[in-house]
Amino acid sequence: MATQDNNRFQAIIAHAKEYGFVFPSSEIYDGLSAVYDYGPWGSELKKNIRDYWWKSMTQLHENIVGVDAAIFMHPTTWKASGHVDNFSDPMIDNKDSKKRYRVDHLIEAHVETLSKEEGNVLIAAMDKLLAAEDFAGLKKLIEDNKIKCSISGTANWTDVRQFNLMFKTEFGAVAAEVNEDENIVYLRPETAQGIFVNFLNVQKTARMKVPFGIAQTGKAFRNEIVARQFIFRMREFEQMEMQFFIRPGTEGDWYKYWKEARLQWHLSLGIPAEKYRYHDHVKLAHYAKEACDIEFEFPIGFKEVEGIHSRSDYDLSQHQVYSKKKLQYFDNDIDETTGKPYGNYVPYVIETSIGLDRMFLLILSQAYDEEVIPREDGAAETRTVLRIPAKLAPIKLAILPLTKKDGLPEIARAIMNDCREDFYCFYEEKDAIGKRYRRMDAIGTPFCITVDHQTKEDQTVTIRYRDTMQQERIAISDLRALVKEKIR
RNA sequence: GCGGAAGUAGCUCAGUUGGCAGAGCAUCAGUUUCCCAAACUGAAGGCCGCGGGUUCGAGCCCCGUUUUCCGCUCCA
Repeated sequence: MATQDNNRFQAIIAHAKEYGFVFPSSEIYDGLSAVYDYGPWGSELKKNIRDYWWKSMTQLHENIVGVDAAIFMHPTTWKASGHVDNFSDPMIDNKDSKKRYRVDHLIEAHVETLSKEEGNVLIAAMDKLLAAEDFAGLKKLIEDNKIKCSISGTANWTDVRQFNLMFKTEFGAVAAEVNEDENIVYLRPETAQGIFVNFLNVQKTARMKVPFGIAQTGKAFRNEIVARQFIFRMREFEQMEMQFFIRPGTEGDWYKYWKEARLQWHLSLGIPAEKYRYHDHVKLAHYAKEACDIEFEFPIGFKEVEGIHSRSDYDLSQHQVYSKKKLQYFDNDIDETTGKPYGNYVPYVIETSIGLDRMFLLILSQAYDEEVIPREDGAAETRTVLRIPAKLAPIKLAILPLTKKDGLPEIARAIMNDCREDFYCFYEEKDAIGKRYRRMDAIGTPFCITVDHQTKEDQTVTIRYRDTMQQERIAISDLRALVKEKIR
């Protein structure tokens, strides 16, 4: 990471805190690692991004509807999805090389060096201990077999520790009497499963026909091993996901469609295309047919903002097995090759999944600018401005009386009352006008109007544009329509 | 998780061999001001990250701890 870019990233983080966008969580108690809170302008910006996504998915697609599923889900959900088994692997660290291994991988690698009989004995012993979650036994097994770290060559191991992706919590106000595991529920590590388990409810009640999509935004929770990089990687974060259900055999076309459509959504915000790239996955999960990330060039380099995955019928099929309920769709459309309806099938799924917090960071990173303005006396000053797309800006219009006398505040207040119902307005009469403009620049307000003495004569105000600092005179009567048009 | 650096006002930082806690900006109350952060007056703002120790006396020295940053490690 270039120092300059890193400085820029630090400046963005400092700016986000200083101007009420993002605060470290529980800061008065020294913070909580990898958890952040959104402040007054941050929560507005985040909401605006969420709304923009939501509208583009639901309101603008007749075949996509939304759900708002609970964060708590039946624990079997996560067995079906694979999260319980795949993401709770015991780990062990070599104290000399600092290398961390999954215990099963470490032992399996050692088995390769043994004879078949010895290997099978060891694997059997390992499986037994893994099933019993006997971590002390696993460590002893590693030590007894003199398994060494391939880097340091030593057998100086830490204790075996559990790596848990999912947060657990206790469900029900009364403690379990016998087995405390009975009351365990997880905080969802992804919102997608809330869509899959509601597949039939939504399809039937909203009378959806394949192909159709279900969209959802909401919080998800993951225990990351290390958590850093500001809001890029958080333990509590918000996803915006859409699962698109399709007829098997059409997944290639739909994958291509959504891959392109999602990039176009990003570009619709006016962000330059060269800041984006696709990253096609080479190593695919066993159920995936195709997968790619949309990456954005953050100050910390190209990083994933959004994923598009062709998930086959894996999730719905898994839920069929675990729930013993049919999750199928009867397709009345005629298959031209047979002349008969396509009939019953488990739909395939194309998933688009974008991190709302990452999108927020993307907008902030793209918007943040320290503009150098040459002054008349030859010196230069710096203007810190957030060039947030107008439709996403927390405050759309600042209404500023040039002075706080001569009836100007009264006129400004009247304009405020006229506009605030339609978009977020901000009134301020303190300090010199230039200072107020710059404060608005710092939080990304795209438009400021100033009420001056001429306003009293001809009912016009100056509108000042954030990005260019240009001003023009417009009639008060045209103001509301002008701003509404610019924030569409 | 390991190693390094840092933590003083809201922000950026100064603080002398260990001797009264400081500046600029920001904030607040006024005055001034007809368009881009820089006018004037005043006020408020601090467990010097936290806990021990040394000392007559610690922001400063020692130990521990915590948070952040940087590098490594891990990451479906």
